[in-house]
Amino acid sequence: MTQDAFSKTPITTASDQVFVDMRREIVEGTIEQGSKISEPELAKRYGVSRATLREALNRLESCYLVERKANVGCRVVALTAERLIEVYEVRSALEGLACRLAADNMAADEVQSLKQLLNQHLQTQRVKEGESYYQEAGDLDFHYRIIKGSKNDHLIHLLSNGLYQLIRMYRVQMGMVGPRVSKAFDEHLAIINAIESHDGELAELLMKRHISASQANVQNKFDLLAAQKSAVNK
Amino acid sequence: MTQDAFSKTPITTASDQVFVDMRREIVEGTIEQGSKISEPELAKRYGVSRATLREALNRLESCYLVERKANVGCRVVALTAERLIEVYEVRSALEGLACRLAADNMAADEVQSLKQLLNQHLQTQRVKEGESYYQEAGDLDFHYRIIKGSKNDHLIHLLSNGLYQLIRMYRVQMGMVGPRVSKAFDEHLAIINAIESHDGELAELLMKRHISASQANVQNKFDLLAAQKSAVNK
DNA sequence: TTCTCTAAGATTGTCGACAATTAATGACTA
DNA sequence: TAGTCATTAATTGTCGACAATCTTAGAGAA
Repeated sequence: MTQDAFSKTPITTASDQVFVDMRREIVEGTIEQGSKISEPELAKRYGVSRATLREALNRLESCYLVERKANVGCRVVALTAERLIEVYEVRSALEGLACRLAADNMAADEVQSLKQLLNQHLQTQRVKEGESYYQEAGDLDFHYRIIKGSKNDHLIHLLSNGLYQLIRMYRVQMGMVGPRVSKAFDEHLAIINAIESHDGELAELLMKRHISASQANVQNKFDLLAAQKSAVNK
Repeated sequence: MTQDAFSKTPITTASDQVFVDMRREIVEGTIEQGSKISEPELAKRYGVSRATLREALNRLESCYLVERKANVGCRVVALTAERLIEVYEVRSALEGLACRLAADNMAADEVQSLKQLLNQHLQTQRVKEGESYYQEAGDLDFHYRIIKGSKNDHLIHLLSNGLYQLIRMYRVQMGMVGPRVSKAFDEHLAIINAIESHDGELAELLMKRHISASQANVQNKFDLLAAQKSAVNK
């Protein structure tokens, strides 16, 4: 049976499948951000009944990808600079915590495996310098492993099933590429070193800084877009 | 129209009502922690169809009060010492953040109003020394106001709609009373003073400590219960 | 023209019934 | 007696239809 690549839970029911499919389409922008969702239309498109679709919508709502109003309907969440700040403030606090916990709770072999993953990223990075691979799968995988290393199930769920899709959405649709790639690598290295020496306080600090830098990066993109827009409007 | 006392959103649909009712029953223990939920039975009890009930269950799941397994069903979350630690770790990080933000973003009149509330609590406390009022409505109200003062909507939603009911559940069902009442008051006072002087760093630290103390309190209760149990089993 | 109100249309909320899956019962075998 | 398998019962997942609500279009009045 297939399983969800993020929550690692098996996909059994039809609404599971619709949920995963819609999530991908929303994160990748196939279903446009801010757009209204028509239940009858989407139900037809996915070949399921409205009840099944609504089940999926409920779950999308609980990971912040759609917003509902009673008797009005669903909207895909809109990406705004304000919301980006809010989400990253929360992310920083939670992943900072995860990192501190990981410094205590991550098993030695998990740490080794993560270091290996980093080396692998380095290779890949050299080959496709500046491309988005690292920022996508690679970077996320790094963060995922640390989150998992916290061994705090509630935290893991909150981040993996809750916040991460929204963060991914910002990064995918804002098109994160460029010179931050190599800098991010160094930051990852410093973090894993702090974890390896069980220095939770340092690991937390470094992770928070890493995330701040990442935020500034997305923020820049927003500013650029805003500048473009105001130039066009002249 | 009535409205939800916690999320402040209006209760319009039938599933809204069922959600709020069930939430209260679960938090207060009327619906027993860890127990299995029968959809047909509860639907009959609340006088709604299964579809409506399932809508409510979905929402209860997203605030961590029930857990679902595909083709198996729902269970009310079980209160365990391990989970308590996990939840409080997350809570500490998030409310610490809220407190730091509140030091920057809370309006002067909001601060004044909160100080007034504290005074009011002091009066009440004197009257019903040792009773659970303070720990319930009062303490929660204090925390709510600070969370709201963070002005971070995502954080506010995450705490008010997400984590807080679960925390309430632990506190209500573990029966929080006793000598911590007056100590908690002093801690609250110190926190609001830090916020008033816009010292975010201090406010965050104090809040985290305050929450740690609160956790230790619930933890004690767990240990006591465990000791009782093992004594009975002899 | 602009605003208000009304009526039609479309969308969401809710229901009861059926299909698919899981859990419980009991017969059968070792 | 204990364990395994098949059958039955109960529960969850899914569907299509109806009811309640909101939105839109258009007529009429100021």
